[in-house]
Amino acid sequence: MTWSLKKHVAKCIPGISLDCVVFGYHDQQLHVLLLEFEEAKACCLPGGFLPYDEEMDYVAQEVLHIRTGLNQIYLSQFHTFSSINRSWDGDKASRQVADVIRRTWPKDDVPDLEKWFNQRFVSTAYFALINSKQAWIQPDREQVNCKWVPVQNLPPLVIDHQDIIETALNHLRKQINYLPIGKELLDQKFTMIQLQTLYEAILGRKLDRGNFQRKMLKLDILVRHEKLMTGAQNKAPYLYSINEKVYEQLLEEGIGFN
Amino acid sequence: MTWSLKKHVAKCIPGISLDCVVFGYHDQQLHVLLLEFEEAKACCLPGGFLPYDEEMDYVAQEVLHIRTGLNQIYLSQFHTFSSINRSWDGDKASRQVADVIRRTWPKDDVPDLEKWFNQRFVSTAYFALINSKQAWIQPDREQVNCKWVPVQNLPPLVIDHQDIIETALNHLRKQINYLPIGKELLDQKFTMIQLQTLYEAILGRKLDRGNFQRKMLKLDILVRHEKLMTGAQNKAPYLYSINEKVYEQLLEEGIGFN
DNA sequence: TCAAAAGTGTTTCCAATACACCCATGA
DNA sequence: TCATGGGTGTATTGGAAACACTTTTGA
Repeated sequence: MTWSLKKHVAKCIPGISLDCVVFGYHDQQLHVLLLEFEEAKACCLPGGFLPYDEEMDYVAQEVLHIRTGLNQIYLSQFHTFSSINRSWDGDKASRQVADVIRRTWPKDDVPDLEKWFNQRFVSTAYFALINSKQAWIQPDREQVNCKWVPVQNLPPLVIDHQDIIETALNHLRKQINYLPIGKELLDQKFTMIQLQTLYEAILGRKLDRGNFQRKMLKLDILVRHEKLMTGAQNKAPYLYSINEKVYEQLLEEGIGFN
Repeated sequence: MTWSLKKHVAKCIPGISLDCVVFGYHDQQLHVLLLEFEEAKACCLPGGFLPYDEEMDYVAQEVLHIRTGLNQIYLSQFHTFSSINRSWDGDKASRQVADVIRRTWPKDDVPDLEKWFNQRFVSTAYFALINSKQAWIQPDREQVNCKWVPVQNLPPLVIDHQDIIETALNHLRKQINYLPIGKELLDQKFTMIQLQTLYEAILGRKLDRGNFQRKMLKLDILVRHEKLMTGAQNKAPYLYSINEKVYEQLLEEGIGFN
């Protein structure tokens, strides 16, 4: 049995959707996961509609699972977008993308779906942190591509998705002290410089190396392991991992960076 | 022409609502604005549904205007509540309140409205700070009462409104450094002790008098005015007001209390 | 032996805290 | 003149920031 967009939509509450801003970190840059459509010029955030009988948080986890193969992702809502013109019918680029979405799902009756896509959507935006190395990005189906894009270099986006990403970034920066930055975005073992570079990428400014190191060590959340021999002609850095127990507690109070 | 709930509801998006947690401060306690219904045992937050052609933020402002007579209230959304059982049909107390609401609106056809109330609602919760002295609380209509309730002493509430208020309180405490606490919750002129007591009420703990005073003065956001002769046998405190310009800027960075 | 980067140390400055002291007020 | 509470001063502590010094690594 083929999955049908039309049948799915029939089980969902009209006018309600959710979008996920998935942050990943690699190549010393913060990235966002975007869907790209052949033939269409704009990209969009992975998202979904809300079935009558499902929790929204669960649907968000599902959306991410489909795109990344990951479970139990760090995920929380940060804002609900609801402006009057929030629909796939609002501008040319969005219409084009909606068209591709409808066309590329098999066995669907397009005319009926148009009404659905053209309504006003109130969309709750979620915010995820994942280790992009662990994510297995899926091409999903023909003409649809899922890929990492650096946040400093966003393509044209559908509806208000640019706004959503910017709001998410702001949220990330303001909440940095309360989020499991290192744990979620890095590998299990990492060097101090990797952790520092991550913080720098998020905050958008340089931090002092010595002070960063001392501060992190003093927090008592890092466990030091063996050295990492990089092959470079310099002192080999230690590898660290996170002491989960202490970490959880500390996140409540906030791990200070300003 | 009488306002009709049924006609109003016909113009609104099904399944979407908003609730307002309105904080006011008096008698050295933080209060929330609640609606109380004669005959029913539970209270509820002031809220509303979302008309197809209106912005949600605007509707929230309207809700507050109706209840308090105030305009341009400090207002922002903080969370969207959407669990599967979020309906007026979920428990006995909520059903009872929904019943009173339907009955007390004039010229309405009750049976039709039942479907509306019994659906699952995704509700975006807003968060407001107002000066309760300036608010003119309106009794609205018969059998419905609007009143201030201390946050430490909440009555039984409808659906998940208790949860909403607790989440709002948490938000208030975490965001205290970024919110116009003094400006919105106090009179235009206030003493340092009044400001301190407000912060203490929100944070739920005592602050050092001397340090609080010096810290606030150092921020450069307070303008000192004449002394306030209270009639008590002690030194008269100065009155202060807020330097709006400096204040706005500082709020961006956050006014530090931890 | 040298360059490069990691790890640690030092100094300065300022905010937070605790608490002491003085001052105005009206009984 | 005295109790009360408002305003200011001071000493201590600890973190933040800037930067210097030492150590390790492979060329």
